[in-house]
Amino acid sequence: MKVLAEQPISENADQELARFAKALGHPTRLQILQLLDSQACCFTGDLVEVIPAAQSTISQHLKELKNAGLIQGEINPPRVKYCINKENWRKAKLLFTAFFEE
Amino acid sequence: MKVLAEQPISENADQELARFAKALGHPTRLQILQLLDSQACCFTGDLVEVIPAAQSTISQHLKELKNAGLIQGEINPPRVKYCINKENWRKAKLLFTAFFEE
DNA sequence: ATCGTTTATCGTAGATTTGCGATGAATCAA
DNA sequence: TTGATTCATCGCAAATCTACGATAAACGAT
Repeated sequence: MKVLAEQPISENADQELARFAKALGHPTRLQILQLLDSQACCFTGDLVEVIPAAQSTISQHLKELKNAGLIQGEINPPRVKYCINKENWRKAKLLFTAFFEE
Repeated sequence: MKVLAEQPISENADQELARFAKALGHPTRLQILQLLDSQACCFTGDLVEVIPAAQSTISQHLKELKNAGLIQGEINPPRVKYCINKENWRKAKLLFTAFFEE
């Protein structure tokens, strides 16, 4: 059986923040997140039209963002609609805010 | 002539934020930043005592944080005193805040 | 000049990341 | 069933990251 949301079982704040930060550590991934956050959601193809990279490359970045928990994909054949994972987005925001205000 | 603060000449917000995020994307570097921010500053040796990694490894992480512009080192022979780079720390905080609140 | 202390850098090995084209999987339409 | 569409995954190469021990560099003290 395939686990859908594959996040580590136990993780301290540092590890979680590092995981989020790492996912944000690439301009293309930032651009994807900004696009997903400005519009409600969008399909992979929409991103491919806007972002100057191969389809496979964008798909790979989407996978990493999904593994980091920052986005989620909903199958909508033959397309996949991606959205921000609001719960983790909020969690990331809190972690970053706390980090910079300690 | 050696340039001390080696940041790219021109960089858009995405690239800069990605650079900061990438530097934050490792637990050890987060720990270093937290230590530097809690105390005013400290020497490399102080970090080596607290963080479970080899001296050369920590020195390397310090270098990356310095290259990202998040910290700065002041030579105090035979030691080096590291501090948060407050200007860029503030800049990073603003970029992250803006990113999560757009 | 030599020694001890502190830190950076070098060299290396293994792991991970990045990017791409090619291919595969899933689905709908004809 | 055959195509067409959309997207993920595979396989690969190059680059970067990570960690470490060993060594070098800088300096004060003796």
